Amino acid sequence: MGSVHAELSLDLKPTFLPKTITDFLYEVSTIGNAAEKRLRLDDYVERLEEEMRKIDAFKRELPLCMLIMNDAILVLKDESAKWRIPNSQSILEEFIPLKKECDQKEEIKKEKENRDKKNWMSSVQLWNTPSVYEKKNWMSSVQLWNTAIYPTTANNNFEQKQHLKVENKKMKEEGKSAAEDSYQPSINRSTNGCRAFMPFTYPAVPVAMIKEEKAAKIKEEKEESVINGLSLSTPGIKKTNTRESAGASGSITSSNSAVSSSPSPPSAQANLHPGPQQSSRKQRRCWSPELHRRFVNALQQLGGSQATPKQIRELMHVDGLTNDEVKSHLQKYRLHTRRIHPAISTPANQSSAVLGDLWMSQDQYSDSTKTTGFQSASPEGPLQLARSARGSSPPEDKSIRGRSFTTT
DNA sequence: ATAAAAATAT
DNA sequence: AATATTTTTA
Repeated sequence: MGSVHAELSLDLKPTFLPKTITDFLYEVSTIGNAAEKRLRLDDYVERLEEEMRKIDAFKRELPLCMLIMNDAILVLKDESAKWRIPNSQSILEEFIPLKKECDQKEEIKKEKENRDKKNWMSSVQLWNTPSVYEKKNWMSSVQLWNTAIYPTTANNNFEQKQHLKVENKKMKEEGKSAAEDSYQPSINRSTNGCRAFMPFTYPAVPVAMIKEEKAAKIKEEKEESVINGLSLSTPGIKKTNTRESAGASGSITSSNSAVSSSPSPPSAQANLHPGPQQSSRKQRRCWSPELHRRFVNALQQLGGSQATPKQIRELMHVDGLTNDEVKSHLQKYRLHTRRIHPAISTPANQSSAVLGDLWMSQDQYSDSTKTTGFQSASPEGPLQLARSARGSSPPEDKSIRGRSFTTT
């Protein structure tokens, strides 16, 4: 029991590891900042839930463990709910104009939790929901340190590019791979030797080009690059993924992943070698409810409007999460919330309300799937590498913003 | 075939 | 950093 603490405390910064829940609650009670309280509480809950998922496989043998953990989670969640943005309501108004909704949501949440608590024993069989997510999440977590490959703009010559393109086409047809040689130099400048190879350079076409043409061109190139990548090495992670998930089943609801400790499946090898060839596109990040919850939480702490992707990411404390990803998510989030905001004033309980609920109160889904299985798993090696690599790569920083209609 | 989500380009 | 566009997935 004691050693567990040490392990857990390794990666999370000023993480606190109280001896008992009571201790923990006391510690939290000494914190003045409500947001901080929530953060700590939620963080703990999250870890508990993660462990819950781990022992889920043994729930029959360890019913009491489950019981205790459930209880702890409930208590902590409850406590967290108490400190739900007490004084910073004004800040939230932007995203949550109606406090009623908020309360309602909490009620729903509690109800759901209670239900869960009640049912968790009786519906044991139902718990085994393998779900496609597991695999997916696992993959994404592994691939996180496959730093995205950005095409260098080294090759600005249109003609040359075209030429290369043609040549490549030809080669694809003939099944040759000579293209590698000609393209490598242009991407060679990437600082990291292990950086993946980008088969094609970026368009950089003169402005004269019509938009359509341009778009078509880019598209064409992308297609080619994909094909090239496929033929070269990584045989379509995405496609494989798609097919598998599609074939598995349709329902991807709440998944209590019964993943065992260390993720070292056979297919990992492909990802562990960021080496030479990589497909150009990044693995799709799945925003699990848990992730989203963190996201929203961070957003709240930052005051919603002036939140920048970078800050959000920092506050989220999620390993391997990219600014880009946060940016993208933020964009989507803002778009949604924009839509909803004006509609709420109308009493109608229509689609907008539904949407709003979905987006605002996803807290209630706080358990279930979690994308970040690596926090306690085996983050040490690969993670650090990933971090440093990412840090040194310049173009990984981007951010998002929703509609330009803000009142900053 | 379409819409929504995420990635990437501007 | 914000937004537009493209690509992928459900």
